[in-house]
Amino acid sequence: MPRSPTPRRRATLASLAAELKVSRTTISNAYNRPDQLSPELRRRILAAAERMGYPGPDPVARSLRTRKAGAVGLMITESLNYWFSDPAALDFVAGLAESCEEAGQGLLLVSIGPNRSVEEGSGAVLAAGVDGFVVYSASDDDPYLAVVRQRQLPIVVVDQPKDLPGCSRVGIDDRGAMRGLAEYVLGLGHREIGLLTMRLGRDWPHPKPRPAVADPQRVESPHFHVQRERINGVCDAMAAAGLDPAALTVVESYDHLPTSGGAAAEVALAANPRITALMCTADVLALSAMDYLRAKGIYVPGQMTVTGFDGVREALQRGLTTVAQPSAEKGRRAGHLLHHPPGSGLPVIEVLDTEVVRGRTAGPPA
Amino acid sequence: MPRSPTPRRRATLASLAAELKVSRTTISNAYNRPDQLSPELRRRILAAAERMGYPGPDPVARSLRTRKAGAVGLMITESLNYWFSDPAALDFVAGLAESCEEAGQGLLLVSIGPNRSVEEGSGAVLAAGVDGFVVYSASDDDPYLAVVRQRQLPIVVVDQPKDLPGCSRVGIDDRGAMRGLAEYVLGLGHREIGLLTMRLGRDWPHPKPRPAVADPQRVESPHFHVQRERINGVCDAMAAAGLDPAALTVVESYDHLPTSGGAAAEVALAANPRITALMCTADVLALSAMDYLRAKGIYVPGQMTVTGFDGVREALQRGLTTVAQPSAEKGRRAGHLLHHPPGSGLPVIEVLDTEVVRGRTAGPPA
DNA sequence: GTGAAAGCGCTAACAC
DNA sequence: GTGTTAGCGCTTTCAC
Repeated sequence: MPRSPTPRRRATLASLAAELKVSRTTISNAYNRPDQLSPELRRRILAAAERMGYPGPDPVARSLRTRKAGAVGLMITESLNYWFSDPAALDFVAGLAESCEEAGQGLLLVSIGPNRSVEEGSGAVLAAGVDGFVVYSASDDDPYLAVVRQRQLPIVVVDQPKDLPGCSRVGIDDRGAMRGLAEYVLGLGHREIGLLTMRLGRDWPHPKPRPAVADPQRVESPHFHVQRERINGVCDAMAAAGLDPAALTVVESYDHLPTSGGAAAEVALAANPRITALMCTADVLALSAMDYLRAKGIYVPGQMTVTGFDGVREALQRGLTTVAQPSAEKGRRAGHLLHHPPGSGLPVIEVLDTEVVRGRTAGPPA
Repeated sequence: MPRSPTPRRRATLASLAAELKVSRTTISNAYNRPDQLSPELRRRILAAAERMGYPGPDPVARSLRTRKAGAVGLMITESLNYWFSDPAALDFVAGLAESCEEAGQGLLLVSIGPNRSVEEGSGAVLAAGVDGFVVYSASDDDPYLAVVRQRQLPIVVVDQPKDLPGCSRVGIDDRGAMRGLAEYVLGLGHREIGLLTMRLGRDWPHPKPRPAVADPQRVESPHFHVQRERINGVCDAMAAAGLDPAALTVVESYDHLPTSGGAAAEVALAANPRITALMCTADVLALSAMDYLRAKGIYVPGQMTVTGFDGVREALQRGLTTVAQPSAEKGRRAGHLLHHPPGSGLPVIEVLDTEVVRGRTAGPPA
């Protein structure tokens, strides 16, 4: 079999046109507007393309001309480990990917781990050939936020930051949802509660990367308002029940490993041995805490109540008492907002529903 | 605070140059080669850019000029559900993403579910602004294979198809790995084995989308050779043990749901009640089969041996006897091959190591 | 149904 | 250090 002729210089639309002695428009039409030329001519063109090894119109050149990249970017400013170990984040990506697929668009993962310099990271954001960006759960002071905004492309924020001028957002009522769950836990009779949360800020005010008790001031630090809102939800419920929210033991986890929740639980229980309920701001933390408690021989819910947040599959399977939020739907909505921007041109805030799931991990205090 | 002036027409490098009465090269240099101009001038340029709302060099135009897109594409021709519910696939993506991040490149997910027409799908592949493609575990007759190849970009294949001319590949010795596991199972004394596998071809030769026994001819169908190789690995072990490989009950699962393995197990046990060991070509199938057996009151490994393949986290946690393969490393290698192509220009085949993990789910037959 | 001309926004040679 | 000149490969009026 003869090898197809591989010209030095790659074939372009223009070279094809020259070869066939037709105009470039005609070639372009053969690919983009089949109805604009005779089927016969089109066939001839496509055959010649094949013969000359012309791969079809260059997507980049087309993008430049049409001002459409055909893809949306997803900024990932946390470490990839974080992302790929949080089922809720993955569900979100799945939903977003689904929406992109439906719209025939690509999804460009722009990931900039903490090991990259801000310069490198900015380069990646600036280099992304996309028509818009999704920002997922970024801290208010994320240095890359300014960079995406600089691009002057449509942005859809998911969860946080809460107020990015001109940007649509999809999220949930974190505070209300957590309050609902806390009311349930308080209703069971718990008074000493440990609250296990993800990192509250990009910085880490302790010498070691281990979980640590967060003082009220740290809790009020504005950087990851989703975590703060969930904490506030618990405080709301406590205040409503006549309890002092200051009694809450908040433990913040530095990283996001499968064992982080357990480590945080240990710190919480050491800080306040009278705790009878561990409320976590993420299912992954709660599941890990449960593993830790089991290893310690502490029975759940008999000796310790544990709750989560997210409603990921594993949590529901294991009967975790938690708040279920529609992570995949968030992704779909975010994609939709980018692919079909609201006619008004005005930013939209979509708040999705959540549901308290009464599982088998919460009971009356021992 | 005054709003920044938002000109009708978006600022471009040229308009900035005109405004500042310098050449476009100088502006370009201010962004790309800071050492090529005086810091003072650069500062002035950047300030003017800020003032005029110039977002920096357009990535698409730059790509056209430099012939570099700064991203690699990942073709996803299975349904997204499939991808996001298989931890092994996710580990792979995580590894690939890691490698992209390291190289400062983007990762473009080009997903074309089974619900898209081939035309739509081809459009997506043809429209991807990337410097190369990763093809992950595609069937030999995947219609999009021809489309990616048409792009004439570097391609790295992961797992399958096995022979894509001119393309590097990273994979494992599926047959040998599975043979090793089967030898262990046979060594325990099992003689009647059920083999649960993913779909063997893109087509589905049965009326209903339920698991079904695959006849030898179907097993030999060439489309997903990874599955076939793993099956052959078991056959090898059986033949070496003096058993007739034809006695193997192969059940093929149509879809990839959390319950698929259980459904397949049911079909296998119905087809051959004497089965004492269920070997699965993926951990997700095995875990689901275990759930099914538990629900049926069949004790593992006392009454039934179950094995998997992949070595995903949940499987290891649950003590599944399986073959561990380095999924994330596959992703990293694939990315590396794309970002740092071998000097020779010749395609490379990388075969990574696997390991039989003797867990707690295999024992002597009852 | 087909073609000519204009230009998307940028960077790379090369000259000054 | 800075400017001039040429495109990268394509699509899009608009005229024929």
